[in-house]
Amino acid sequence: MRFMDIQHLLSAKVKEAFSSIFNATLETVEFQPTRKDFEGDITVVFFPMLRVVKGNPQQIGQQLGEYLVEHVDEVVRFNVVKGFLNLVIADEFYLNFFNDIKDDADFGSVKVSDDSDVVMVEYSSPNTNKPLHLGHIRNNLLGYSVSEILKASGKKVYKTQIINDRGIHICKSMLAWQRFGNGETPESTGLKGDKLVGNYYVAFDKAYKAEIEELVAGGMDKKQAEKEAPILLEAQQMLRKWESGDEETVALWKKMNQWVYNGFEVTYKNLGVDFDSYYYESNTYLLGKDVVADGLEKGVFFKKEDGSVWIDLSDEGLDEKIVLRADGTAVYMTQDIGTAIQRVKDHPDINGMVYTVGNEQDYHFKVLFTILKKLGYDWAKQLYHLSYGMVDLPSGKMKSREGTVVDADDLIVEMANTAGEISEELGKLEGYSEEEKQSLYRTIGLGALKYYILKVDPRKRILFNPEESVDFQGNTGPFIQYTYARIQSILRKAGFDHSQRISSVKVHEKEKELLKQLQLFPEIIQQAAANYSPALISNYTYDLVKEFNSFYQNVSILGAEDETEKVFRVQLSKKVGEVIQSAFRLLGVDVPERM
RNA sequence: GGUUGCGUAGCUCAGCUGGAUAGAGCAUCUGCCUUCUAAGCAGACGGUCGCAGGUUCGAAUCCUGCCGCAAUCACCA
Repeated sequence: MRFMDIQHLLSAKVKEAFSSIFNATLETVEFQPTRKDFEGDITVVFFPMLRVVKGNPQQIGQQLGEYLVEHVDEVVRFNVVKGFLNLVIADEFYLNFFNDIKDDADFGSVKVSDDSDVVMVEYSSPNTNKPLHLGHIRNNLLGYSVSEILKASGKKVYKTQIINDRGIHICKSMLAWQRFGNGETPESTGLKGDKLVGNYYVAFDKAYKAEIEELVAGGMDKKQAEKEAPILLEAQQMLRKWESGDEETVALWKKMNQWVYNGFEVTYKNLGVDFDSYYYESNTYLLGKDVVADGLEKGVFFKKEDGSVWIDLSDEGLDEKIVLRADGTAVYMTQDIGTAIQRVKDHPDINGMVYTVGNEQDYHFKVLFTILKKLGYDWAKQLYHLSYGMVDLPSGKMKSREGTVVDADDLIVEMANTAGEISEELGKLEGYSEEEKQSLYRTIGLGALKYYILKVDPRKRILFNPEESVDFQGNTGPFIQYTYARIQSILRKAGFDHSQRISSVKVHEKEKELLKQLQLFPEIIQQAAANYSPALISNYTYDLVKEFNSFYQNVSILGAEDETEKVFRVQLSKKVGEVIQSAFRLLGVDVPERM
């Protein structure tokens, strides 16, 4: 019998018991895991039943318990505490479950089939005028992990991103490079391309501020100065030249964007994230205008006197929103409408999309989804804004222009360095080459960083204090990796055949807890997918690992008295290791053989 | 001001489709390496679950109001 069935079985039996003992009918039966302080594995909450059957709870629980012990093989004992009936489930049930999953390498996940849902997940989507920082890391980790979780839950997933490769912000970097760059290139400076371009974005801002100051000193109003600073006007002029296809401008734009892409590629590779396709804003920013025309005809949109096109969403509790400017040019919303439709054209099998974008754009996506629904696209019902909280520093918001950011590449290196220092101190890596060590440090450092970010509910804001380094002890990635490494160490030492099916063995209390925890894994994956929450996977894995360490420290595995016990314990340890690995794969975290 | 999200131990977080005495980690303190890796285990300390009402046999969880923090409400992205 599979584990999910025990609740169904018990539910039916409890109803049967009520009808047979009390001649009463129950609609539903409520279960929960038994609290640690009481004996038992699964608990029937029968408070609600006291409405149907009047009487002394203790006595009713007693009668119910006796009935279940008598009529259900899996129930061996029970106790009653107030309105709770705690049931002890037979070892055989857990052993059967374990034998079912023992050799299933994909335990927990659902295979994708031809009739699976197909979801496109968009994440990362950076601007090309500056390097990636900690905020982008959160976005990337979330998007990647949610994609993997959705896959494991049985969905087909396309990972994509839209690169904001055009606009005034890129022109600012371009202009500053033209003015102050002296022909610098990534090659000539040895700088990563995204870093180089980012420097010029900062340089622009500096020059811009200086000009404003000068204008204000000359007696100009500050607001006016901000609008009329010559360098800004020139950047705007550059954008117009780009839009008109000016060759020189487009060539510079291509060159500098390519520098940035080369830089991003390195960061993505270091982070371990990937994409199935890329969309570029330079290709999509004109999309959506024909849809607006179409929507006008259908009466979804309306035209104002000045010629601008709007949608009235006040009946949805939202405002009026512009979808096309009076001069006929697109706004951001226009593009997003067009891009969404374009994506479905490119992948006709899509029936849902996930947008991984910070919570500052909650309103935008609410409006976007509503518009797409009103336009009548059936896939519009399956759109989800994976909204996450900002990563802030103790000093406040990160601002690229002001250089107050935690750089993604730097942070990854620092984490690896810290992992290296701790490893050196512990000195458990004799026999490892320098190369193997460096690779391990990266695995651990990244594990610490990724877990640190993913274990938090995406909606919540993260306050990141660079002074207090990310922990490597307790509820952390390295702790879980460490447990995995311990298990591998045992498996290396277990030089005997442990593949046979164990049909009968005394199950230790700690083993039972582990088996119960293993049972939850498939359900946790489904929940994590339904909630788009890697945090659920993180917490589950932590609980599993805590349970394993307690087992490990209190029960001898290779030193088990009995041969069957020894084999079973090795099998169980191996399975726990596999689940740790599977779960961590969903988070994008690697596990080490030693550490 | 309107809307949305958040508010749980000194700090970082779980728990939130209502259930037993609200759980972890960090920090502080006590034990445990001649036995499978001590990045560990066992334990102690620590809480008016923002405040006030309401619904319920039962509320951290659901509803209402208030307070605090954040985001948003642009022909910016």
